[in-house]
Amino acid sequence: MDREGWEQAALDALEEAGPDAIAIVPLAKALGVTRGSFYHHFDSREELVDAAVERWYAVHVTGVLDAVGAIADPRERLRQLLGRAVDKPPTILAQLLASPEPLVRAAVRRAAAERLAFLTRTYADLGLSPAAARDQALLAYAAYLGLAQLLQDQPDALATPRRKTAFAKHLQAQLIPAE
Amino acid sequence: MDREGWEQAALDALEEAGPDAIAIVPLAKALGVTRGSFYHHFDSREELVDAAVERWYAVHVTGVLDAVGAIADPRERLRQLLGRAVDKPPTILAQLLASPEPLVRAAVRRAAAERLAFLTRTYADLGLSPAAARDQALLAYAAYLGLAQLLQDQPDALATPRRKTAFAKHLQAQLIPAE
Amino acid sequence: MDREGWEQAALDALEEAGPDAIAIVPLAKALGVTRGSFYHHFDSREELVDAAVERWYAVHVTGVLDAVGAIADPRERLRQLLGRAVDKPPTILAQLLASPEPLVRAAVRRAAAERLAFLTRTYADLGLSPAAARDQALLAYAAYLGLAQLLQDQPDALATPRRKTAFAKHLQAQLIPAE
Amino acid sequence: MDREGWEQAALDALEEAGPDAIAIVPLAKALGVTRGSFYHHFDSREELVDAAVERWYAVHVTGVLDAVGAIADPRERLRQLLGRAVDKPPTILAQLLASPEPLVRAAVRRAAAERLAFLTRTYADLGLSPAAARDQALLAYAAYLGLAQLLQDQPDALATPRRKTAFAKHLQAQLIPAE
DNA sequence: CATGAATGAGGTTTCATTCAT
DNA sequence: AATGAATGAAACCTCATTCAT
Repeated sequence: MDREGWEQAALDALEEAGPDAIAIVPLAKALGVTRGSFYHHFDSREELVDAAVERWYAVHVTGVLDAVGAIADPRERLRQLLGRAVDKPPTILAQLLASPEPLVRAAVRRAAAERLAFLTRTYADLGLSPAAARDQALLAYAAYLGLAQLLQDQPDALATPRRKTAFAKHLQAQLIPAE
Repeated sequence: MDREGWEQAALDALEEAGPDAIAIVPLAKALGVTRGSFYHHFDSREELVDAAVERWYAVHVTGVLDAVGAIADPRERLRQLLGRAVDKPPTILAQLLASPEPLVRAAVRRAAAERLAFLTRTYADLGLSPAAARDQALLAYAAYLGLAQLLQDQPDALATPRRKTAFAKHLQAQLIPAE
Repeated sequence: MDREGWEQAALDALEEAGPDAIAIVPLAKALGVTRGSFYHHFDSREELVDAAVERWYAVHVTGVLDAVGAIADPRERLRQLLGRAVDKPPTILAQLLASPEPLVRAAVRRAAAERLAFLTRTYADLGLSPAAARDQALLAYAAYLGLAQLLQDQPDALATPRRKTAFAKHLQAQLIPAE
Repeated sequence: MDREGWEQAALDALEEAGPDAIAIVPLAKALGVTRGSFYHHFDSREELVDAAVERWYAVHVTGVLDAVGAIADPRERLRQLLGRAVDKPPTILAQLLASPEPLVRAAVRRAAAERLAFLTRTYADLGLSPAAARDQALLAYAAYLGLAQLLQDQPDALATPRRKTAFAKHLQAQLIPAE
């Protein structure tokens, strides 16, 4: 059991049961080790939370934006991001939003800022005025966030693949300016 | 100190510090009474959480939908609801979304269902097809939820009144079908 | 079991086993209650240590100095204090000297300052110059402190009553100026 | 990192932060090695404490008594010892007095016995009766010990060099019999 | 020689809850 | 109605120690 194992276990617990579930004793039990072992890899629970959040950030924020940012067509960029919202709703993020810990809040804030900036740039690339691009980015990101929450509590809201596809199309029609 | 006092204190704590803050010991300390007093009015913490959530539901879900439902013009209905999202972001709801407690999740789910139904009806009133109305309602409510989260962590995203008004207009333009 | 009981138990443990022995779990076990009970009376271990130290201070510093201060004859005052050093060596003080906790150190320092001032006044009353009074007070208090340590580790250094009396006389002869 | 390094680190930690500071984890961290390394040189914490105390004993007890014992004039012997009390207050000893560990207590006791015997011999050399020599040795050593404690908590008690010299003279006048 | 991983004991603290008064 | 005392569970954290490598 190394640092990464703990980080992943923390993220899994977070996704399933919320921020309070990042608790050393239960995690240790789940991992089949004693709690003392944890302190070999981390100085404190805070350090674990921090590391887990950073791991999430690297994969789901920086990673995704880098990948999508490499796409030339702004419309395709938005299509990818909106499709992701429906196909792989960011349930971890939905839970992170719930955390009262300053460190987590900071990461969530940073993620929002970076994503809003990306969206704003993308909408500007599509010819929107700076103000309109900013507003539209805010709307799109709010929809993304809210959808994550909604789908977490009501996974049956978009239960069938048909509904899913239909809604994805609707999202694109509403949030991607026509050519 | 009566039942209502405890419920209100619970909601206040929730709004300020998240679901974990609904804890009897700290609340009693804040209210200047002993914990024993709490057990006069409630059988358990769960009962308090339940009561507080019901109070929120009555005011912010049923109450608002009743009031807005009394408005004849569907467009005005939507305008009111979207304006509310920007002017009084539902911070309590943002925190409720964070709670791991089944009771709270159920209330949040119920609220979502009722609101989605209301929005779907309203969009149908505007002439959208059943499917389109449902999709559009989902988008609008997701935006509403996400905005609450966003504004909680980044109150400066819409700091100036001008930005606020502009964004409210943008929301209406994007989410209310043209006449 | 009330606050005072805990304070006394803390002082007893301190006297017998040193500052580390002021530990909630073992004390609770000794008192026949659970550790949770402790937190009904105190907010933290620090608060207990603080309260216990204050209790010691009131009895052994303020109390003794008040009583001895009421004696008119300066020589008798010194006789009493030196006698006490031999008869009831301040074992609690010897342990307090060992504590690394800032709060305890502060109390020990305060006690030293108050006692040194008292001794200095007393020696001045006997006609010593200010400088000499101060030096002599320092010597006398150092002897008092050191004796406490010495007798704690070697209770047999003054085992027999005869040795005790003899040494008490010696102390008086050496540390109280001749008439 | 060899045995001696650990012993010295233990003594340094002891002098600075008291007996509880002789802890393998923090020492290892401070020395930049892992705890496993410690168990190469020592079987247990107890062995380290023992070794460190023996090192202190060899230098500060045996060593000093040997050096001072080589001086012919008993008065000069006392002058040296008392001067040391003021110039280099034995802060390690002050901390050792605080330790609850039997091994440490034993060493402290042994040191006291050896030093008291030395002082008693010295006072006898000056012509005091056996009983008087013993009492005077006890007084002198108590003052030495107490001064160490006092100066540790109140380093400003003898802050200026003038005060220091004056008090050293006072000590000699009071504790070394006149010729 | 030393490291890295893990254990287990022991401590502090917070909290929901019970109960006699 | 409310208080004060206490319980027990669960969490965090620090250490001494062991062991395979």
